[in-house]
Amino acid sequence: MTHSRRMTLKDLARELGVSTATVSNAFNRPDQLSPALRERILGEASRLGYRGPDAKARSLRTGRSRIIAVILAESLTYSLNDPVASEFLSGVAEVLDAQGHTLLLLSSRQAQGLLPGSASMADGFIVYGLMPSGDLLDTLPAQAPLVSADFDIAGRPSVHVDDEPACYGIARHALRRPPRRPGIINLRLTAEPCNGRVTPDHTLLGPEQTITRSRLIGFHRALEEAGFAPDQVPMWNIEENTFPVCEPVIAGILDLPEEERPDLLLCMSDRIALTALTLAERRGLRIPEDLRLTGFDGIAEGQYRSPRLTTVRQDSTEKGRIAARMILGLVPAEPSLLATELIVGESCP
Amino acid sequence: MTHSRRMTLKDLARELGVSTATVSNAFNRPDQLSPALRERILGEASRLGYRGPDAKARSLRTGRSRIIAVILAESLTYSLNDPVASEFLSGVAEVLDAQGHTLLLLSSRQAQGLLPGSASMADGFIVYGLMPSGDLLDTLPAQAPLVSADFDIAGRPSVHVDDEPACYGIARHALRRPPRRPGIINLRLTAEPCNGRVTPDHTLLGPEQTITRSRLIGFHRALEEAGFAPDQVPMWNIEENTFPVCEPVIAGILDLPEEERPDLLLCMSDRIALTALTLAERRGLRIPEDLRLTGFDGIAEGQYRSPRLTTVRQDSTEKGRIAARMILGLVPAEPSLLATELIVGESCP
DNA sequence: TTCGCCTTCTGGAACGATTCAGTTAGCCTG
DNA sequence: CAGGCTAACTGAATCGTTCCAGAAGGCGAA
Repeated sequence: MTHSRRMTLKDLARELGVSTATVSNAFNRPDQLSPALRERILGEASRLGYRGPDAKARSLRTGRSRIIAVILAESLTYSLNDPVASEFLSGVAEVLDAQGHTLLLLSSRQAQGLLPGSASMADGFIVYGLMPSGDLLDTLPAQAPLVSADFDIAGRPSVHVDDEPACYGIARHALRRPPRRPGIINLRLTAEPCNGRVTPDHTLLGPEQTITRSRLIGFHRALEEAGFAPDQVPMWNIEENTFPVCEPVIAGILDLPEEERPDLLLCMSDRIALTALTLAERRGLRIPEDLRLTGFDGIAEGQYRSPRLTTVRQDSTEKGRIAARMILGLVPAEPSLLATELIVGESCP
Repeated sequence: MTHSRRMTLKDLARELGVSTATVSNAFNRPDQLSPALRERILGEASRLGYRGPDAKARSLRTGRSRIIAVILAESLTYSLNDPVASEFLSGVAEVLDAQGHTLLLLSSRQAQGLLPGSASMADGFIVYGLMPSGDLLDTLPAQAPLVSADFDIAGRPSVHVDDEPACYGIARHALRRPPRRPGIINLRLTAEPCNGRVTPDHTLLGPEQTITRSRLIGFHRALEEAGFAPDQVPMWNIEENTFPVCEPVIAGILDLPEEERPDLLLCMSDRIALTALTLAERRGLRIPEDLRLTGFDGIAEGQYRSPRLTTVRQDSTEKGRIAARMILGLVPAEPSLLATELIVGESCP
């Protein structure tokens, strides 16, 4: 009974005078041995401080670890501070937790497609947010299930929101009362990283930004229908969905001379719209009289705020739940498209 | 070259006519074999699609998994949507990532102290947010390093913020201009779950709520110094740091008849204070003339908002970084106390 | 009685790596 | 040229389980 080494299943078996197989069954397959013996084994185990079969050994033997990895396109720091990504993760976590699985968080290391070795322990992978490089996919165990969220990987299931119609819808709503000067604030939509004013030439490039590209196409379709030439509508780009990055770009927009300043801003995220809301208020602009604002995502902060944000609610939590269920095989792993909902707040009635 | 089974290190060794030890060294100890042979092994490995040593087998053999688990007191869903917990996690993730470790997220299942089996694979544990039950500590591998954040576990290192002086400081600041009717909104500080008005009898109970208890003591000390009898100052309690839970409680406070309504609210979190801010604005109350508000935490939303929130900034990200460094042994694992900073915004100048 | 069939338990071979104690071969030194 | 030393590589034990094939014993049916 020395504490020099951890107690193992084998030790326990020897102590009890039964085989390791039986002890293993006591923990994993109650129907494979008599209740009395099982009772005795479990009792002795807790008496001797045996904490149950070792997870490392079990996962080697069975080939399964009960760990699901979520690969985040951005750094973990960024993703964890982004409310939309956090909501997604919480949906994933909810399902995994209920099923006795655990969540491993990985970030695709600055696009090098390098994952730490322990990543390969996972039984399945959920890729969130951005197309991973081919290298990254090569790193993953070939036969492991994989589900992507917010974009497609050829031949793999994915879970999406239908961004284009959602953005068409909210823009249409905003344009019912015609603005004098509409403007668009994109989220990471240029080929080269860029914070500030962009022309149509800069955007729509690169194969990777599919979500935000769909959003822009939706905006443009509604603008065109409303009689605006999309390529005449001024656009700005923001690289990162955080307040500090949004602030200077939006300040630049709001400080334009009045005859150039937009009176309607279609924003690709709630964070962007909320930053615009704050900066406009600080400048004494009236919302929605002087400036109307729309967002995208439907995060809580946007609704617990005065004025409430007009936005498109996407249920990121549900997106996470579905991705997790697909990975665990609880629902068929086939492309899934989630509904969105237009929320009309006071920021753009 | 059939794909029926994954390629193993042994297969690769046979293919190359070298021993498994040598192949292992090629991957783990470059100095143990000639560069030429290493080159040949690595080349052949990638040619044959061998993805490197299997993490499960390695972790069994070496006893280490390069996985660090964070145990969150609340459900993962709640924690991931709480900006303070998210910031903490992002600090942890940042350090782990840089050191080639990965982050496993666990929640202490509704206080049952039950962890999924895979939890025991972790090399170390960071406990965040609430005292875990003794059962939970028993579940953990006995010799695994453990660091707690925001509270102490006997004999284990921890990382803290000094809540009492911080709250004393912000309350003192607020009380420099004497309020007519100060009030306090607690965060989860009653023995029984409760949303709404509480008396001093209800609070300060139970051994577990140490953070918020320290905060209240700080508030009380400042109030006493300012000539208020702490037990005469009305208090409300909020069970969960989310908008939907805050809203009705705060609405109840703001809808009190004017002669009972507080004109200064000391809140234990920024979320609470921000909800109060929004609801006050909707009721046409002027901030800070009719109502002054202070928060706690220093989350981004509080500063990118007009009026800016007066609050105490605690660097949760740094707290996470330190916890992670302790677990990895990069800094000595000894109790650590972080500084806080008073931020004076327009909500309580 | 004998045969077959459960139920209950056992022995031992995997799982895929790491690592320790050698073994060779080559080189330097005196 | 003997002796010692180092660099480069190998063989086999080991990590702690799971699970397959089979053995032992009891029981009912023919």
